Amino acid sequence: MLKDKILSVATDLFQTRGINSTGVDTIVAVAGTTKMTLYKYFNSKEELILEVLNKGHQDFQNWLNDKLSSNSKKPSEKLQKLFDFIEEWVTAPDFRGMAFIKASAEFPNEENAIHKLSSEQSREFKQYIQDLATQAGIKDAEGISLQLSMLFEGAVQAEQMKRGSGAIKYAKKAAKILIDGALKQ
Amino acid sequence: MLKDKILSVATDLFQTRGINSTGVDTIVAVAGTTKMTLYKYFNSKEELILEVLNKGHQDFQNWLNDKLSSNSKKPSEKLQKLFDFIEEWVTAPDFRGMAFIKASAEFPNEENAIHKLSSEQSREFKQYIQDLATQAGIKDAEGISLQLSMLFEGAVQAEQMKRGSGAIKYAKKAAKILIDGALKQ
DNA sequence: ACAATATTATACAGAACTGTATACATTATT
DNA sequence: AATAATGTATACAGTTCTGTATAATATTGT
Repeated sequence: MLKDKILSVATDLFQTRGINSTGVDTIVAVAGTTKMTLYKYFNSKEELILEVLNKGHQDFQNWLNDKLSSNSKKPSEKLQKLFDFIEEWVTAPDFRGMAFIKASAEFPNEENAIHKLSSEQSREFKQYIQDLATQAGIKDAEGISLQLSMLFEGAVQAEQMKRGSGAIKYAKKAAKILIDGALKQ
Repeated sequence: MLKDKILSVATDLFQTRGINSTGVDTIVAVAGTTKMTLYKYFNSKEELILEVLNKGHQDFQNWLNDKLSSNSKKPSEKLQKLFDFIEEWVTAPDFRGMAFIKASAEFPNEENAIHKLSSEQSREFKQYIQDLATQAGIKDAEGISLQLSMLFEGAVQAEQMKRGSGAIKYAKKAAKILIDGALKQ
C-alpha cells in the first residue's frame, strides 16, 4: 500500500523543505510513485497535509504516553519526567521539528483548515499536560500546563532554528522549578 | 518614496498570509504600485524578505529598548519588567506575530539565507537578555537568557496560534519565578 | 481463469509565480 | 527650460504548481 509511503515521504519533505515549498511532483518522485496514485488516496494536497499532521500528532502522543506510563506510576512523577522524554525526542538525530508549529506559521489565517488543526493539536497537548497536573494534585493545573507547553514550544522552536543549541537542557531545569513551585502551593 | 510603503505592505501580508503564499503581484497591488518599482528597490523577492525581517527586528528591538530604558534604571529591574512589555507588545491589537519565528518555519533549511537571518535574530534577542542578566549580577546569565527566550518564543507561538489565548499572563509569572530564582543564586 | 483492485506512464489544461523588456509619464532639482 | 530620478502601464517569457484525462499494466482474491 503506497498510501503509507506517501504519508511518510510527505512528512519528511514538509519538515525539511517546508510545506508550501514542497510540490506533489517532488513527493511522488521521492516516494517512487505517480500523481495518479497520490490523488487516489488524497483528494487534494490540503487533505494530504491534514493527514500528515494528524498522523504526526498521534505518533508523538502515543510515543510520549508510552514513555511516561512505562517509566512512572505516580502522576507527579510523570510530570517531573515529562521534559526528560521531550529532551530525548528533541535531541534524537532524526528530529525534524514539530509539525503543527511549522504548519501554523505557514498558514497563519485562523480560518484556514490547516491552521485550525494545528491550533487544535497544540490545545490537545496542553490539555494532556493539564490532566497530568490535575492528577498530581496541582491547584492551578491550567496555569502550569500553559507554562510547560510554552516552554515546550519554545524549546522546539529553538531546536528548529539551530540544531544542537542545547537550549532543551535549560528548559528542563525551568520545568523542574515551575513544577516544584506549583506542587507546593 | 515607495520603498517604505512596499516594505510595510510586505511586512503585513507576510504575517497575515504567509511569505510563500504572498506573491509580488499581490504586494504591489496592495501597495498601489507596480512590479517595476518593486524590482527597482529590491533585486529579488528574497532580498525583499530579508529587508522585511531586518526592519521588523530593528523596530522591535528599538521599541523594547526604549520601553525598558525609560521605565527602569537598575538592570535587575529591567529584567523583571521585560515580560510586562512583551505582554504589552503581544496583546496589542495590531500584533501579527514574530517575523523571524514564522520565517524560520517557512524556510527550514539551515543553509538558506532567510533561515540564517532568522536564526541570527533569535540569537541576538537571546544575547540582549543575557546582557541584562549579566548586568543584574546573575551568575548563569546564559542559562536564564535561554530560558526566558524559550518562554518568549513559546508565548509568541501560543498567541500566533490562537489570538487572546491569555498564555502570556502565565509566561509572565513563570519569568518572575525563574528570574527570582536566578538572582538568589 | 476471471474479476476487482492497485499502479504506471504520459500528456496536458489552467492557474500562479518570479522576473524582465519596452515605452511613456510625472516630479524635483539645478 | 533641461536633466535626472521616480513611477506607470502593459505585455510577456519561462517556470512551477495543482489537478485531471486517458490508456495500459501488475497484482491479488476467489
